[in-house]
Amino acid sequence: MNIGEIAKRAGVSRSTVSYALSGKRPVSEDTRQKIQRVIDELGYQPNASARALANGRTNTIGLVFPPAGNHYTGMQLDFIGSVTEAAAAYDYDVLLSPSGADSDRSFQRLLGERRVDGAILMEIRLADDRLDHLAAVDFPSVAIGRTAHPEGSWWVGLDHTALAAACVHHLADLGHRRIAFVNRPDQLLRAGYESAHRGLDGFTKAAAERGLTVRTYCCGDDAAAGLACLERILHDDPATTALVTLNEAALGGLYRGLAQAGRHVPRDFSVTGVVASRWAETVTPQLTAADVPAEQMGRLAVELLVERLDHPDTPARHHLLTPPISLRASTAPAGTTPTDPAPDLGAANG
Amino acid sequence: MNIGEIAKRAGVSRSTVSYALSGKRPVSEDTRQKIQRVIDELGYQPNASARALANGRTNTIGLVFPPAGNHYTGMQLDFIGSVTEAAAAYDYDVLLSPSGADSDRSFQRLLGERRVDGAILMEIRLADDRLDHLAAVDFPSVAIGRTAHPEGSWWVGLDHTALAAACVHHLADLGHRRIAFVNRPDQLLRAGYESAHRGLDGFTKAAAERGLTVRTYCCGDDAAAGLACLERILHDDPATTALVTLNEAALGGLYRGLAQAGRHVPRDFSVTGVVASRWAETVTPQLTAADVPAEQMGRLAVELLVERLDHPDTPARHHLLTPPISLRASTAPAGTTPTDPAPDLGAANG
DNA sequence: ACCAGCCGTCGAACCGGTTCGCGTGAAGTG
DNA sequence: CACTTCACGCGAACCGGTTCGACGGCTGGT
Repeated sequence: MNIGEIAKRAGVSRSTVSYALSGKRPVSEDTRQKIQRVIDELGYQPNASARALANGRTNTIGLVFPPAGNHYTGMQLDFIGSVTEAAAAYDYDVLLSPSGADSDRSFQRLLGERRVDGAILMEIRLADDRLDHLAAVDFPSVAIGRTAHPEGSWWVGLDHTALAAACVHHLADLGHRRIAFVNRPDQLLRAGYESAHRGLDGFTKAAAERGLTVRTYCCGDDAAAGLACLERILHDDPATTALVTLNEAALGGLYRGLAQAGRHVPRDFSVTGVVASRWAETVTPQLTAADVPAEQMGRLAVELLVERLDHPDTPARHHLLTPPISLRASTAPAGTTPTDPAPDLGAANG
Repeated sequence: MNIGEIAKRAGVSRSTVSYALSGKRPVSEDTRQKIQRVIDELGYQPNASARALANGRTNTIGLVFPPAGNHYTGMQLDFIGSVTEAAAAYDYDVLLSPSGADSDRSFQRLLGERRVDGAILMEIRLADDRLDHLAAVDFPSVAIGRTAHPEGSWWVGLDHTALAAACVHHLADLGHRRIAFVNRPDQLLRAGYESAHRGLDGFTKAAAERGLTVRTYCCGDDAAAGLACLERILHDDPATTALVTLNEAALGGLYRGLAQAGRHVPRDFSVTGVVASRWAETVTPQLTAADVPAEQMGRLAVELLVERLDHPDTPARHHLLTPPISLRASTAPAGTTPTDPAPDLGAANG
């Protein structure tokens, strides 16, 4: 069932079949129909590898994410979904870059073996050697996130600095004076993850601006770590009345810790941060937060990449998003007096 | 930077370079080193499309999931992650099947254009025309889930019937007599999704066996739907004291509904079901549930597929998993008297 | 010294498409 | 009627690998 077989049965040459399908040269209506009939009858579809070899394009884009740990956060996975859907709309398939221990190897595979026409990268670091490499070899790619010096490159990102600052201002406006920051895990911060760094920066600067007393924490990406982190926060400064978090996976644990400590949200303690709305709406009370528009970001990344592939000489473009804070139910004005931790059974049902 | 260039610079023929790389014929140590030096120097990597064309294998597997709705559940996404990692271990890349409205088209693309060597399918229905088609053309594939008649095919699945029954028995043993079942959305049940059907079956039969009074509900895949569903449950039968759910995305909403109704979990109301542990541990109190071993299932699916690809004549194999119920904190013996809904602020902080 | 046998290498064909240049027959024109 | 023009279709080359058959040179046995 290859093009030669079609040609034979239609009584024409292989090239004529090719032209009939691509329309790159005129073919008479007669032969076109004859060919089409044979194709329909045999259910012929051209072989993707052969086509890719011949015209140098695979019609596939790579989606690259490093092993951020053993498990995926909700945000990463939302990106995967939205990128796949958006790519399908442009007739591109999506190849996932294996996230094994040696991510470099799989990365090299995508590029070196020319499995993909372009790439979308997630989990960007401030200094990202993958992006440096891509820029050096002029490989079409779009980053979800931005490096320390994103000038002249293609990306779609969230303004974590502004978002974290907005959270601080929101809490400060409500009268909170002692607040904590719950960041992503320590190793990600050390590795230079941009969201962790920019978020921390925005938090710290805004807090200084408002004269707040703050502590910052790194926290593992799961509920147990969130619980432990919250215990540390209250241990270090029991007068803390609010927190800002970038860590959606820890959110459930943070809430549980507050419940166990007898702090009612939002009466005794306010919680906010930067979190995908799906998660923000899952916890009770629902989280007041800047919603990460993962779907939109994935779609924009694909649009940028497709544009770059179609018009190789277009100057670099980007999208910096600053979604507003969605007011839900997890923040409230700071109480005038610190609440006593009351071991009330009802409140412990957090 | 193709094999001809390498051959020229190394002063040998293209075939010699190929044999030096593949080892399929002996090559003298001298020329091997000479070739290797050139390759290292130029950073040569063979073109994947050309290789795929020549030897008929793409070293890629397809991961196929239909548009179950506009958003992905946590479980689907866990599968994607684990399949990708497991595939990488076997040197396979993973191509995501676009989940656009016309999933058939993208499905045909993967197969007809021979983009992948095999496929892993998710979101299986009891009568699944995709699997029928794959079986008809003898295309190597493994299903995550099983049809009504899985004999002679390759799959890894969860025994939803047994799991739902185990949940019922667990609740019955605790003395609950009136319980509700919260299923996946209505349209998925109608479409014949196997987890929804088998789970419902297992629940219904076990409940009949134990002489329980039950009601069953379908519920949308998000927190708002979970909240609404719980309100209906308590409206339909206020004496309900427990529920079983397959719907992890609705879990947060169910909890919120219970809190708003003043039902303390687990004192007044027990909750259990079949849910990935990541989610079970996120809610407070943590959910007593049969943990969906998504990572293990993804890995097993890849192992089966690789075996099928390597040994085309192996008879069909499968794995039916029945993870035990993890006892956490969301179930308790039924109270001797129905609890009065008490509009206590503390309890409302669910 | 001669031939068998083996090792290492080469050239050519092939995988299944795309594309370029050319030939051929029919139509159009003076 | 001879000549250009054009539409259509064909054959061959190419994309970058893999693989098969053959061949030259070296070794070893007699």
